[in-house]
Amino acid sequence: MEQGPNEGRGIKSDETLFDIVEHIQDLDGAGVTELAEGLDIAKSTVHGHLTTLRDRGLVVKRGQQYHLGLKFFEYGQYVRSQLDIFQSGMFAVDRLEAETGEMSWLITHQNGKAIYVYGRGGDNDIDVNTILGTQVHMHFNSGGKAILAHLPDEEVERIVDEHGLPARTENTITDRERLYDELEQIREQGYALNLSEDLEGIQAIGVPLMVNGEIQGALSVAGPAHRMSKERCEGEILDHLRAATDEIDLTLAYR
Amino acid sequence: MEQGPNEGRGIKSDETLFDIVEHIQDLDGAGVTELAEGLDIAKSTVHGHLTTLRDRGLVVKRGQQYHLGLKFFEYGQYVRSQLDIFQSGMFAVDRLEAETGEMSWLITHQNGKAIYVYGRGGDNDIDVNTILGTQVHMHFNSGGKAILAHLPDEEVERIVDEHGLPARTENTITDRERLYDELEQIREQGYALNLSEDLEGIQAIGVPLMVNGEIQGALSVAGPAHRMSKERCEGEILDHLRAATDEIDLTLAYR
DNA sequence: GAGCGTGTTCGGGATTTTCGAACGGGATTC
DNA sequence: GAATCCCGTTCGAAAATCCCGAACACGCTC
Repeated sequence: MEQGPNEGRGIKSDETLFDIVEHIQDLDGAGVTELAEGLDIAKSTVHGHLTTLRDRGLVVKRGQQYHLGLKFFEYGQYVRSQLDIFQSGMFAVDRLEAETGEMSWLITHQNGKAIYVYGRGGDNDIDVNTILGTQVHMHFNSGGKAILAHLPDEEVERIVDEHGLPARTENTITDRERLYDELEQIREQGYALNLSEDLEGIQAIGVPLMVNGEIQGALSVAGPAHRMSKERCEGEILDHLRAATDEIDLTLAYR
Repeated sequence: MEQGPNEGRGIKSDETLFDIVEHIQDLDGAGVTELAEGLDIAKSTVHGHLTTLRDRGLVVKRGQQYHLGLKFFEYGQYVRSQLDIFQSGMFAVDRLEAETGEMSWLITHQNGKAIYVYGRGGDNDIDVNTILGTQVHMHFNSGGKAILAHLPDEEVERIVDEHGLPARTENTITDRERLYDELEQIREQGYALNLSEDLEGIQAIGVPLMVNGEIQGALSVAGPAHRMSKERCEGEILDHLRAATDEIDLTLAYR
């Protein structure tokens, strides 16, 4: 049979396996027929994969519906705990939230996307747990921009090539040159702002987390624009962020 | 080729895929050769699977080492947030920790094992995050026993058949009959104790979480024996646990 | 009780996984 | 500084295996 565009070395059956996993996630649980039709593969094929997944605890069957299993949660917790910055970053987020009363985040990056690793809600009523673990574009996220600013130019370019610069609001940076200019400025001032570039009315500030001269992640504080003015961000909140990164540096140095 | 003992319907290639994933986890990151030798399969086969996994963000390559990727964390957070009891259970754990000053947990079960879903450390210095997400036997865990007590007898038997009753300390229940007797008692009194049955010097109390008459999980409070006396567990702490479950019942009823 | 909708099983054909050997690059060693 | 080792990666070919479609079993509704 003919080959796909850039494929040939991967394992096709693994591909369909995770197509199934993701489809179950998209549908919040699904049946065999539903999955087979949605992915356009035979019912028996889907059934085979589900059987293997079930034996391993990666999928559970409730009635006639298959759902993702808590084995994924076990893997996920393991992966998070393996991050160098996790321990100290978590501690920093807890304190940032207490000091500022605003939503605080520990963020890292992988494959050109920013990932929310740990967060606390602040006085907001937003549910931290629906955000936790999600992957977002880096160019409309204060932490993401702080990370981008400390990545090699070629890698930034590669990331933009791969993921593009989609707009979220009318303030989102969608122009390559403007992004590069802002990254330059972020490097100089040591922090990144997000002025309603992701969600209308939400502003944030983020600072990079460096370990041994390499960017490992970012800390950020976010909140409604009326409380998170540019002045407050660059004053009080930046001071807290700087104190937090200093302490993380110290912790990781004496590891 | 000949067939395995009870296999035949699963997908073999999926099986090796997750063998690789688990081996990477066991080794905290590994190279291709290392994995191939450890699992006794060809290097090129391992490489093929890793390529697919990498394309999907499930695995990342740092230097010559492959590590599990944060995509697993994304899946894991999703699975946890899907649990019916998660929202209200998390809230309850936060309050239990504040009220008692002891380590508090939300636990659920899947495939006959207890899983730590959410926890807070209390005044202890134990790291909650290394426990979070792990799966443990139910018979030496206060929450696990509370869950077992409300499962159908046949399922309890199935679970014991599958996972056995391994000892952790000399107080661990390793006898079927003694377990059944204690489960009966737990059903009557409405709570389960753990008196150094898991770790020497650690005691705990757990209560079941029922939704629509079906067991969904448990809440537990644990701490060092000198603070977590049987009297304190069955008095003050049980009161807090009862208040917490009442509130969860209310929340889930008005859903 | 017939009909529809599930999930599940089965066998055979063909795609694809698997293997082993060869390739290329980086570090270490003599 | 060159040769060697060890690693990850690529390649081609044999056959084991995955995939398909049809048939089966089961529960529900009409």
